[in-house]
Amino acid sequence: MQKLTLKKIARELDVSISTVSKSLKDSPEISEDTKQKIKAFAELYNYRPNTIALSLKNRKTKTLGVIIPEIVHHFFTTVVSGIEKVANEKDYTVIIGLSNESFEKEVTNMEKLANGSIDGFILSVSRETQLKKDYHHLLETIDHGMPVVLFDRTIPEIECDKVVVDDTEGARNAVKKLLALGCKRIALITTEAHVNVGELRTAGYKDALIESGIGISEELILKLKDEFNEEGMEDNLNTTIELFLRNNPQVDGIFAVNEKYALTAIKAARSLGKDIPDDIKVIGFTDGVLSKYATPSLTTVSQHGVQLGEKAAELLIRRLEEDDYEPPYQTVVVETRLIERESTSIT
Amino acid sequence: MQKLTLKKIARELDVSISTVSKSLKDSPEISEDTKQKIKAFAELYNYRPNTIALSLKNRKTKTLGVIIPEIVHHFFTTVVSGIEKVANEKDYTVIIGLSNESFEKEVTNMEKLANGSIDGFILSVSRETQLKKDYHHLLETIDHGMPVVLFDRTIPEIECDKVVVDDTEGARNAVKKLLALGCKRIALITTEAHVNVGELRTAGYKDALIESGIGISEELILKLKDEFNEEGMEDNLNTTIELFLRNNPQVDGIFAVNEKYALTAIKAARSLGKDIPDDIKVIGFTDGVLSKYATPSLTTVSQHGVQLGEKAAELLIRRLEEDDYEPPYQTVVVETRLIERESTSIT
DNA sequence: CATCCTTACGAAAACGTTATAGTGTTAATA
DNA sequence: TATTAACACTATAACGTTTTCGTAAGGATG
Repeated sequence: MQKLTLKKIARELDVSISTVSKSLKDSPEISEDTKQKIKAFAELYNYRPNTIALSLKNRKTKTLGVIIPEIVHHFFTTVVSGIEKVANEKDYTVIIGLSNESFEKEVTNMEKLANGSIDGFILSVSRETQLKKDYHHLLETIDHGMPVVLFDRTIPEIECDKVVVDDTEGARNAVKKLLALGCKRIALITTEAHVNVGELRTAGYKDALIESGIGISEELILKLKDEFNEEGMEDNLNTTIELFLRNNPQVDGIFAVNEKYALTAIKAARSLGKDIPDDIKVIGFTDGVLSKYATPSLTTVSQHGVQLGEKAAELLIRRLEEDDYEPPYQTVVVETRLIERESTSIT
Repeated sequence: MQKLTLKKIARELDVSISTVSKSLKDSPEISEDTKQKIKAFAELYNYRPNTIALSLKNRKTKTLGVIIPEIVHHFFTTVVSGIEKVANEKDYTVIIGLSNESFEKEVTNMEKLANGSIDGFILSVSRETQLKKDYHHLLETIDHGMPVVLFDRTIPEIECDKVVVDDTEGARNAVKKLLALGCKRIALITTEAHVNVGELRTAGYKDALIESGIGISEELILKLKDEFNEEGMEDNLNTTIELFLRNNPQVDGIFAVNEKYALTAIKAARSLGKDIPDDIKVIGFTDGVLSKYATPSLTTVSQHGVQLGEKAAELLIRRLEEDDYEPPYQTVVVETRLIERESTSIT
């Protein structure tokens, strides 16, 4: 009832292990008769080579390590599903590690997987890592010759393949859309500066306003603390945004760097008697389930997470399989797309 | 720059591999001097034993295989995060396989992982598997001595550990709540019969109505086809539900077996001029992000996915580590909880 | 001084593969 | 008839560990 091995087949059929191995690989060294006999036996008892033994022998695991900050998160799961798709096509397995936005967990997870379990990493760094700016674990793994592909939350200082969304451009387009719809005073709801993507989206917001000649009013920019993202902090988030809108009654457009902020802003605006989209038009970044099902449904900058994951897996696998020549590192930019919904419709 | 191994350390320090191995394990067989020297060297060059080699030697991978039907799905990610949490605590790694609701992918994924990569499975069967009722892959793995823990979508015929949500009871409570709020004609929006959990929730709905003496009206039960869950089928879902509500204008309460159906029902009801919760009160199953952020926010039966995942991992790991004595299979039921929100508030 | 016990290490097997290098038998060649 | 080639296998090493067993050197014992 235990797993069948070459050795057991060999013993059973009274041949050597080599003969069994070669037969199953259809080697010409073995006579047709013997091959048939062995193949039939293996087939009958459903022989499958032991993956671990193969990994040890080949020094390749055909496994990708994926480390993400969170799994209960629409965007990241979207990326994972893209990774899984191409990994599966190319006969790779994926191991998932969660950092839970913690630097330490990110490091231990990487160290654990780097000891032979995987051939390469695909990862998006934790918030804490971005804050600490401690990248030794990444540098070391790359240094040991293990390929790393960074996605979404990348790090300029680290040299490796990267797949990113064009955050700045996406934000710029979103704000330009608001401008085109006639908004004059557009607020930005963003995160604290240390979050890479938050910064980029903020830059896009500013770009658009400067380009249009309107210029930036710092009082229209609300930077929300990370703590507000934690479980049970919804009330604080609510009141902060509401206060902000109350202090800036002239706001007629809002660009938020994520869904949650955007929807909270809509709720706050409504409680202040504003109508969405008539009085204030809103666009969020990240196209998740919320945007689609909210009332009013939310116009968003879609990040195409699946594509992003696919691209990341492709880059990694290509690098793993073409180990003779070393292509230069590349950064793939996945375009964003503005998905227009009710929160920006003109009535 | 390549990975350090025992052999390399041995060569470098001119001792045998055994000595190195024993020193690092602090064996009393080796003199203090030698141990210190070797440990210092290993520390300096950051030696870490190769996981694959250990797996092969110990015939244990300390890895759990998790197979779920979908990853871009709030409930499943919630479960995975619970699994990951306890796996990590107990020093296990998790490999994720996605079946994408396909029987074939479920089978190939399992076969691939079963060949040495993992020590046991935690899985929720795909819709197609439930439909086909072909469980040979599960039976075979269990037969080969590999522990399997089924969760959420379980199979009565299969003997193994299971972790489930009390679907029937949760549904019963939800419907009783609607009754307590004064609803007289409560509709059920559910899936086709072959989906296990849909069936159980339907049973709970019926139970509650029978208990209350109201009885069941088949015309108040809407069974939605699986196809409606696919991408781009939102319109069909919408119109079907709207038609249903139009045909049953007397409905004053709705119980839906998932968030999406509940929210779509709310939208449809509103477009028919009904107010939620004044005219119709709505409760959904599954507490996801949508419920919380919808307007009106949705009262739901929360499934406590994290707990479910934790429990599943605990069961599996216990079985893996206590391989001498074999505890009987158990089915753990995780209680649901009704989370009341705006869709059932009395104004 | 031969025997015995420590001490401190090394050799070897094993986990399950694959690939390279033999090896024995038979048949073909010069 | 001696040499060689082809055939059909087997032995072995290797991947990186751990662990059991073996052993050389040195000191204690009778």
